[in-house]
Amino acid sequence: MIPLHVSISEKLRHQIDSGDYLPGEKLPSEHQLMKMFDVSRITVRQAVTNLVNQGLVRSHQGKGVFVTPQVKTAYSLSSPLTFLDQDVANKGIHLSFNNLTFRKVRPPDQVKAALQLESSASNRLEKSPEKSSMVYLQKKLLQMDGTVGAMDISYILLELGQRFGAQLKQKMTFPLLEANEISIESIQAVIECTHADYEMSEHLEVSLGHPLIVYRYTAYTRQQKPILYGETISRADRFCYSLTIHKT
Amino acid sequence: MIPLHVSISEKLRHQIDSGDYLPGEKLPSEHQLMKMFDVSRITVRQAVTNLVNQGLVRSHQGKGVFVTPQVKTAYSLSSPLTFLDQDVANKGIHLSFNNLTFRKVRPPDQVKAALQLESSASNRLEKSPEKSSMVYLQKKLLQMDGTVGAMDISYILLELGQRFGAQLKQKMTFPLLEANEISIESIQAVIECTHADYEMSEHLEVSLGHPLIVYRYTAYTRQQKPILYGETISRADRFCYSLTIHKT
DNA sequence: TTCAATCACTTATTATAACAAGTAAAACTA
DNA sequence: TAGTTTTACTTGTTATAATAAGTGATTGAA
Repeated sequence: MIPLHVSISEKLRHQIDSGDYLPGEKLPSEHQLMKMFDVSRITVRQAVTNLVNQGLVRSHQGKGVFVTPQVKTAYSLSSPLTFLDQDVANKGIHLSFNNLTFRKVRPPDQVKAALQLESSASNRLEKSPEKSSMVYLQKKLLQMDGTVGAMDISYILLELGQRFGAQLKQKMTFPLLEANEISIESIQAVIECTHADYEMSEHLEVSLGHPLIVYRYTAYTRQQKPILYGETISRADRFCYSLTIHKT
Repeated sequence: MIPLHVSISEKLRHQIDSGDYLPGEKLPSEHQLMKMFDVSRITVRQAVTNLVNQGLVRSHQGKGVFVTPQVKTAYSLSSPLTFLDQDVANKGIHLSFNNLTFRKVRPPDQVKAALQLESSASNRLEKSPEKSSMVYLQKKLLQMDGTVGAMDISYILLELGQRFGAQLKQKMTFPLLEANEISIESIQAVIECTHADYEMSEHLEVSLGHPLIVYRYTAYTRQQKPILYGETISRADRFCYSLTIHKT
C-alpha cells in the first residue's frame, strides 16, 4: 500500500503536469491542503517535501510553495572545444564571476593524480613537503545575467598560477591561457551528480541536499601534459550539458 | 541561526567523512541518536533525512540506516563512438536487460521534433492521425551484474521497428542496427539530472525523488537522418559519464 | 531437527500541539 | 503624505505520542 503523503503528492504532481498549477504559481497553503485532503499538517508537509524532492516546486518561508519553471541552460561540450564563456555568450547570456579564493595549496591526492605530480617525495621525506608539488587553488562563483549559476573550483600548476595570478582573478581561465599561447589541446572530463553540502548550499542559494551537476575536467596541452584540473558545480535544476559524438 | 537538525546532520556527516562510520556500516538507531543528542525523534529523523538527501546514507525499514559506499560506474561517451554494451563489457561487467514495453505509439512532440517527423498533417486532418507518423516505443530495464542499473526508453522509426521487432526485444539496439548495415554516424546528446517519480522509483528501486542522471540521445545515420531517439535514465548515485574533447 | 510462532528492535506513517520566523498588506501615527 | 507599527498569514522547527510494518533472532512445538 502506498503512503497517504505519496498519494497526495502524486495527485498534486498530476495537477501540475496537467497545468492546473502553472509554473511560478502558488500552491494552496498548508492549511488549505489540510482541509482539501482532510489530513494532518505533517502529512501535507511530507507531500510537499516529495514535490520539492522531485524538483517540481520550491517553498519559501512566509510566502508559500511555488511551481518551479523547468527551463535549463545547456553548456555545449562538443568538439571542437568551445569554452564556457564563449558558449554562454553565444546564447546571449552575460557571464561574470566573483573570485572567492586564490591561493597556493598542497594538492589533494585526486588533484595530484590528475596533474601527474609525483607523490613519492612525500613518502620519502614526511617532514618536508616539497614546495615543488604545490599548486594554485581558485574558487569562482559564476553568475549568468546576475544570478548565481555555478561554482568553479580549479587547481592550476604552480608556474602558471604565479605567472597569471592577477589576471586569473579577473578573466576566465581558458581564454586567458589561449591568449598567452598556452593552447589547451584536449580535455578529459566526467559528468556526475552530487548533492549540496552546507557550504555549497549557501553559495548556490539552494537547500541542503539540492542536486548539483558536476563537470570535472583535466585540461591537457600538447604532449598530453596536464596543466589544469577543476570542477564546475552547477544547480542541476538549471543546467545541463549537450554534446555531439561522431563515429570516427 | 542554523536549525538543530542541520547541526546534527553536519556532525554526523563529518563523522562519516572522517571514517567514524565506514561505508556499509550501520548508524546508531533513531532511539540511540535521540539519547546521544538529547533531541526528539522528529529532529533525529530530519537529520537522517538530510543525510539521505545528500546521498551519504540509505535507510531500510526494520534494519537501520547504512552509510552508502560511494562507487560509481562511468559510461564512456568519447569519440570514436562506443556503445553501452561494449563499453560496459570492457569494464568486465555483465550487461542484460528486461524488455518491459515494445509497441507502436504516436510520438510525443519532443520525439516528433527530434526524429523530424512532420506534425503539420495532424493540424490539417484532426480526426485522422496519419499512421505514417507512428513510431515504436521500447522500454528496457538494464541490469549490470544482475542488479538494476538503468532504464532505457527509446523511440525508433516505424520501418525499423517493424523490421527488427523480434530482435529488438532480445538484443541491444545499437549493435543490432550496426550488424544490419545501418550505421550510426553521429549522436546528439544531452546529459541532465532529474528526480525519480513514483513509477521510476519502483523500477530503479530507489525512493521517491531520488536523483537520476539522464542521457538523452538522438542517433543519426548518413545525411543527418535521425532514426532513433531515447533516454537512458540511471541512478545518479551509481553512474556517471566520462568523455574526452579534442580541440580540432 | 525442522519449521512456525513469537518477540525485540528497527524505521515508516500519521496525528496533535506549540512556538519561531519570514512576508506583505493593513492600520496607525507623526 | 510618509514612515512605522501592527496584524494576519505563510512556512520552518521541535516536541510527544501512538500505531504500522519490516527484519532477524529466539523460542517453542511437531
